[in-house]
Amino acid sequence: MKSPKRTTIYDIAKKLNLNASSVSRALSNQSNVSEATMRLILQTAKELNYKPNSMASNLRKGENKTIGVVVPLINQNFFSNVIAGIEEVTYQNGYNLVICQSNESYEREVKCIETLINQHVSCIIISVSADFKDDNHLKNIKNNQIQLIQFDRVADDLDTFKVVNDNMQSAKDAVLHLIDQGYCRIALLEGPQNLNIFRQRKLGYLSALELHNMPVIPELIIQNAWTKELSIEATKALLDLPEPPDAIFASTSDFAALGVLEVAHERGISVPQQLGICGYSNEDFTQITNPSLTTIDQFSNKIGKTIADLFFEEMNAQDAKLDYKTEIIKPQLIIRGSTLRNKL
Amino acid sequence: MKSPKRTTIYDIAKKLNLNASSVSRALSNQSNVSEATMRLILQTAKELNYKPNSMASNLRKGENKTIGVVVPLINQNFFSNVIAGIEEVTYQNGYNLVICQSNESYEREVKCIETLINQHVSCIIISVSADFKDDNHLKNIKNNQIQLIQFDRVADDLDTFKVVNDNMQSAKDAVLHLIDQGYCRIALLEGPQNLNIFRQRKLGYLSALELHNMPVIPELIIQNAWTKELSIEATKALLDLPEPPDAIFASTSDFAALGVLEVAHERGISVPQQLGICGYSNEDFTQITNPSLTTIDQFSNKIGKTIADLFFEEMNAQDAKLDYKTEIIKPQLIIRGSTLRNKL
DNA sequence: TTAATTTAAGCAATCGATTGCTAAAAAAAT
DNA sequence: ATTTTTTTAGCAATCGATTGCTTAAATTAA
Repeated sequence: MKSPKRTTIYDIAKKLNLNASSVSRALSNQSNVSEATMRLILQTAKELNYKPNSMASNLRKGENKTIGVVVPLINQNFFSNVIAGIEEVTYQNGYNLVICQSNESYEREVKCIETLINQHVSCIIISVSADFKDDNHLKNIKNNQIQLIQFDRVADDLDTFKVVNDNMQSAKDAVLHLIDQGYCRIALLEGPQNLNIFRQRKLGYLSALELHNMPVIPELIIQNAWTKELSIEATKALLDLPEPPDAIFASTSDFAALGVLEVAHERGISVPQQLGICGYSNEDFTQITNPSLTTIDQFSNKIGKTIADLFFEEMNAQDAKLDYKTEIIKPQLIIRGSTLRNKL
Repeated sequence: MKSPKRTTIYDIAKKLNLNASSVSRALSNQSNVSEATMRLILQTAKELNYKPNSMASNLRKGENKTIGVVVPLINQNFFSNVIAGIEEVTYQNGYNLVICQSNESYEREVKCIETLINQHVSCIIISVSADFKDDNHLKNIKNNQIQLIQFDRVADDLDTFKVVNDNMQSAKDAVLHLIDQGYCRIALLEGPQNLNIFRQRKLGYLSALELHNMPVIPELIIQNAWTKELSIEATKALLDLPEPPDAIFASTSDFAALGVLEVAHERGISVPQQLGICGYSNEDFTQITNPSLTTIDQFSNKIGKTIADLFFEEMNAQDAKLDYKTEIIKPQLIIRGSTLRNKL
């Protein structure tokens, strides 16, 4: 790649018999340049197809207008929506996004963060992998004077900005709705308990049961049923119980809920009459299943925007002594056919 | 943000009474350092929590191990899958991704590219916005010695690497399949014709009709029906025709196809008996509509990997005189219930 | 016309890492 | 013991843009 070298301010300066500093000032529109030379410089810059070298500029200024984002999987609806939300705001503010995916691997997450630190990004936005082990790598971010914002899947005990859903409340709402519809043996498909979101959803489930003095039945709680495949297995096992559930709350995802629905169809179990199903995330497809799926909207795009807003707000705060707030985006229960066995 | 300054190689050097150059060599594992000092340096680097400053390194080395990606919308299934594919490969090779979304705006696309050029990225991967006007900004990339790879929505007449689907063939396959199923008034929902992919899909449609000596009926070709909403409108208009179509090929997207399906349901038109529907993209939801939707799989993830492979292959080519190839990923027609009116 | 003030432009150091070249030290060869 | 070779480490320039400081030029005031 022996390139013919790009034009620098020195090239412009030389051509005009000026000093590079004047060129620099002219290009950054500062005051100490006469209007005449200013015009000259701008013009030759265009002629020579000059592009500022942000590496040099960033190095000198010690700032880097980029923000790193680390998510488990880029192509998961929730995450790509969050990213889109972030991008919308950061773009407006002249910031760029460097995106990494951890692929649900802790190792890889650590490496991603390492790279982002080396790049001197202004901020790292992260939702941790399912393989979450400890938060040393996150602490490392703070040790390097980089702003850290966690979202969705957060390390609870680390003191940082956080933007999260109220998973506990939404899960509780969902289960209360199921109870309200007369379901009384409600199963829970739960996700990896090392992730706070799944712990909280479980708490919401338990709390709803408690509120109605309903017993917690251990065999109705299935661990690690967070893909469609695992969910199908789990559902089969549940339905094979001597006393099968009359509702399944797939707290892990809509994909899991879809798995439940498929098994129900296979076995000729009517939804919502014989079995209520509730998912999580409000994926596009949930409106067009038959029946459509009750689920929970997380307002992923809003989460993204909130994250970005938080960053810029904090950046511009002169005091910068605001405490690390946790922004809570309230998710919303979307009631659809799969749980509506009484008319409202 | 007055940070306490991060450790540099000078800090390490000073602490050990060494010269920065030795530290540099030690850290990059070069030969001219004795094993003893090497160990010392590595150790104090760790102690002082040293992180290399890639801005400085990149500036000096004149290389930047990042690749810019510009897509219309990050959170569109197709694109996020392509990105995920790219990321997988680039990560393996120690490259980072800077992601920008043009939001289907030409203006914004231009700005994104500007920024990426300034950052001296090694490569820009782009799928142009629907608002595509001209390719000056793309030429600019090449003028700045940055590798350019176009995918999916490409500027045809610009000589660059391209990774595309064979849209013409796949559309033709789809329409041939419809004809094979006995549909004889096949409507086309077409996308913005300034994008090559939509032009090609239309050509495929026309070519299939021609092959069977079927007339092209202008009122069955609806322009710009590429969102679900526009598609619903278009479908209503089509069905209101004195001689309505007996099949609709939503060449723009599965969302458009979904719109068609909804209108059909509303009007009590049976699918596939009275109306055949074919979408494009093989979105997740197409398997679970009722009936499930015939569509075309684009192998988005593979597109991403192919793009990245192409880049690294080209990078490592000593000659670098390979012509600009166009890699064609063959899409696949996925036949489902919405078009199957004869048993196979 | 001369002094005081403002404006324009140059000088040189800096950001942090890299690298060709040189000097010093250690090891090997004579 | 001396010379030659090899290792090890330092020096200084470089990447491109920025910026505090100084000097020169131009403008205004006296």
